[in-house]
Amino acid sequence: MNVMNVYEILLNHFGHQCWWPVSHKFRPREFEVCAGAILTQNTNWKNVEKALELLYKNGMRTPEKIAVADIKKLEEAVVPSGFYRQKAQRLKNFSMFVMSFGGFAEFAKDVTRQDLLSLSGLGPETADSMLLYALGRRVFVIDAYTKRTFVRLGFRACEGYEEWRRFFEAEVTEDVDLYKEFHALIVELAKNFCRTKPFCRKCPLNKICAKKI
DNA sequence: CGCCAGGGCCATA
DNA sequence: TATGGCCATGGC
Repeated sequence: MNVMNVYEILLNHFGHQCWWPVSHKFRPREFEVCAGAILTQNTNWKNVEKALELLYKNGMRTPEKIAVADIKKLEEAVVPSGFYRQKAQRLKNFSMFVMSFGGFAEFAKDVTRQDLLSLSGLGPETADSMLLYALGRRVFVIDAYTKRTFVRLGFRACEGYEEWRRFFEAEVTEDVDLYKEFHALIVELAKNFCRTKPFCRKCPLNKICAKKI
């Protein structure tokens, strides 16, 4: 059993996910991915969709607009996604950073992982989600589901985020599209079957599961 | 009703 | 450097 076997099982069971989901109401489209990555921190995606819709309705649909938006208006729009004061500030800081490159296209071309991690409110998972799904960089996104799933399957637990990421990037040698698909499939697995409980019988990974945790 | 979500920061020890 | 508290709303 290796990492790619797990991928095959998930793909066969759930099919292609074609992440990241976007409403196409923001410009550029990739900016919506970045905004969603911030808004979904420890938050259900349904709530994120409400916040995105409010941002759009209130004229904040580009990094240009959000960078100069009134913080109170921003907070109001982002309320449904929770942690609304933090997230309004993070969204604004991020947008200002994007504009410091001259625009989103220049940002996308030149920004580094270290740049993103240096921003307040962008941790490794949020940064890597942006890098992979908005900027098309080949980085493996690690989240709580990823760790939990693979520890359950009997893989040895890594020390921290960076070690997990290097592990997966060494095991998965395929291209960026497969990286996108893999993380999406892990989230889909968690949504359907196994958030905090052990794998149930209907879970596609139950047969190969080594640990009942 | 209680649990928890596609985290991250900061204060303590 | 490692935990723990905190941020906050809405779905289920």
